[in-house]
Amino acid sequence: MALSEEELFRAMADPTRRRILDLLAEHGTLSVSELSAHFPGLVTSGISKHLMALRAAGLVTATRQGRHQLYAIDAEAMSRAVAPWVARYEAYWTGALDRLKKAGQEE
Amino acid sequence: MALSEEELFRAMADPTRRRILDLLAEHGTLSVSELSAHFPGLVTSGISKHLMALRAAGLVTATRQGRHQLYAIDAEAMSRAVAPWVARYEAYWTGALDRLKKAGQEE
DNA sequence: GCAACGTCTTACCGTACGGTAATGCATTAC
DNA sequence: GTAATGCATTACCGTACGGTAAGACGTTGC
Repeated sequence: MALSEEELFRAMADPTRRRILDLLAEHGTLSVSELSAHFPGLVTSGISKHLMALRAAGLVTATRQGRHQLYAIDAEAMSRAVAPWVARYEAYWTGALDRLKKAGQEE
Repeated sequence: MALSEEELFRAMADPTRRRILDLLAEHGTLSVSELSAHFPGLVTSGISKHLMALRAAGLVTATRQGRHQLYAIDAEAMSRAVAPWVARYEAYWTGALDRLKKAGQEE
């Protein structure tokens, strides 16, 4: 469940998967067919494949409910994976801003 | 220079490109050959290709100095692209935590 | 029981992408 | 001038990946 940076960015690389995560973030929990309804250009099995990938990467969790499979974002795992990366670059950004100001261009 | 979310995540998808960005974040400015030295398993032209990709995506800037090409992170463009995405999911994470604390099932 | 449904799985196909090798093009060194 | 350096570009190759189609599997409903 480590959800390495590698897995995170590989999972986020595809626009369909990002859209799925957005939908899950918005609705909290959705079944495969509900998600599928938001992708008219794609077949259900394709969505299922993406979900399996997200699940393998550890970004989402799945709970069976009858014949439906309910997916939701694993918020904890995701934030754990994102946080260090954001922190690393935030440090750089502020540093870069300082350097810019020092360099003579103040805004 | 918009650096869409799509371009951002496509650029971040490759581990070599992420490593390049890390190195640039750490050293501020590096030439192609200096960067290349950090990738013993790769040929220089490969690094150059990755740099061109990062440049096309708008994550780095390049300035020629003699026969060296100096690359640096375009911190402003990068933070502009990352910020909305981080904000969107940060909102979700805190929301998810609240929902967890409530532990209520009405929704 | 059986049929419909929801999802997963397994081929399979096309394409996009990371990698190398070779060449070209400036710029610096001699 | 010529040679060497640093980088970009092009062509090419292998593979990984997103997509579909078809079938398997469990579940619900009759």
